[in-house]
Amino acid sequence: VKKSLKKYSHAVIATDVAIFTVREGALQVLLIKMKKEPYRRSWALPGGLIQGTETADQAARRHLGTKAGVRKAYLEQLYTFSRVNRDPFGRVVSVAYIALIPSDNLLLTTTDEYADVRWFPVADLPPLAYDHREIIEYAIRRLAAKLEYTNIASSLLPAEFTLQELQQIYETILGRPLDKRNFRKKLLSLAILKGVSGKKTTGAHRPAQLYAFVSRTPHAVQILAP
Amino acid sequence: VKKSLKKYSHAVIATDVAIFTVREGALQVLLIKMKKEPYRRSWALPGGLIQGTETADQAARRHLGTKAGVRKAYLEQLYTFSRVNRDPFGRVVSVAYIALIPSDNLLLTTTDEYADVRWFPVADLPPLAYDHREIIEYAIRRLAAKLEYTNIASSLLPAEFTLQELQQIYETILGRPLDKRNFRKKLLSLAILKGVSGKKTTGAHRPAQLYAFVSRTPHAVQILAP
DNA sequence: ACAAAAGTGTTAGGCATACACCCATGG
DNA sequence: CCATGGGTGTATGCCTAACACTTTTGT
Repeated sequence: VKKSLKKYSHAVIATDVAIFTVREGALQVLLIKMKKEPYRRSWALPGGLIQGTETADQAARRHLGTKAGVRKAYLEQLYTFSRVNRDPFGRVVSVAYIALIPSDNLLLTTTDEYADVRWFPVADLPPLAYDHREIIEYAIRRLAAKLEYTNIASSLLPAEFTLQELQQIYETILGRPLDKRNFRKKLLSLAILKGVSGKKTTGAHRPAQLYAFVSRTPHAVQILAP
Repeated sequence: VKKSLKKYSHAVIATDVAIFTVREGALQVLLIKMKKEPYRRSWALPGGLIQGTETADQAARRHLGTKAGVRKAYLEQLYTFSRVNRDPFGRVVSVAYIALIPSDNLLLTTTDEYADVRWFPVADLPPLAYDHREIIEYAIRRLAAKLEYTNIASSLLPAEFTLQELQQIYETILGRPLDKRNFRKKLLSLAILKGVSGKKTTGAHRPAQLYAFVSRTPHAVQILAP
């Protein structure tokens, strides 16, 4: 039965993953340095081919681990990019993904396979291979939109965090300042956070109460006004 | 150069299109009847393979014409489905699309290639081939969500329409009644509609004013409250 | 004591919601 | 003249947005 498909033109299916975190007050994306021409000078999203025995999701998760050293992450399919000449090596259709990790997971990023793995602020990207700039720009738009109506920010924070840190996630990705009092009022009224015992002291000032998400399972919540 | 990809496992890439319209007070989807086993008794979304020289978008639009006889339609990529055994004939990854057409375009649906092409209310679907039920359910969720924050309803209506017809699109897809006065107030306040000369008479009662969308280009507008 | 971030409440205005009657037409 | 859907306005409550001072800590 499988034979019947052989006669059709086959393309190669790959997956590319835009891995984001927020650190140093900026939204950053993880890139790996290309070794081969014609992209020797370029950086690229981690990714690779989808094998015959795995789904696109599984392939994305596999490349997340082997190419970027990231084990646990929020992962969501973004869009499928299929421009005919997007890859100079041949016809490659790419199923792109967004991954989010908390900034305290950052240590795991170097692997044997790729010496050059680095975070770049999305406002200051190097030359990118393929259509990866387009993918990143699309991913940022999706991320900003989802921030407003889901609890997706939980995937960018450690288990316990301060309200200030949560607010900074929003301000960084949305690119606008938010009123502290209104932000706290709104977030606390949604009952998606719970206070946990303990405070975080960061300098010569009052320590901040720690909070946690009641559920870190992604789901829709109207967090900011339209 | 192209040779270098030959060694990798190749999958076949297809596209499936969920074509929707609203008629007879119901959201309906266009299905075609399968001829081959093991899906002889089943209906399926129109679709087919993506060729080496076309993007997924182009393939979707091509199949829209050849398989379903639909020429002009709103078209949007939905999601890529990649379960390993979703197609019994072999590894086929499908890039699924949503298409929307106005209910006055309905005549074009029969083609030579497929005798059996029919609209089905989404509440009453026949047995479906592959994972097409899953695709349709996902498409409906996306459609309902986009109705609330875009002008996508314009793609389901003829150029000129009454406010009642517009409201029915919303009520049908969202599955809940809307207050007539509030709906009109809101839609007219958004300045996305313009009144056009002429009225539509449909029975023994006052004729309804005709309206048109100022722009039928899809874009975001907050139409209903969160 | 001072610098620096944490934490807290009120007010005004806009928007969504709820709700009932008159209008124009065909039969 | 009656049945049918088209068309309209107001009042209430909620939520958003704007805004400034006190508290707690380290140095």
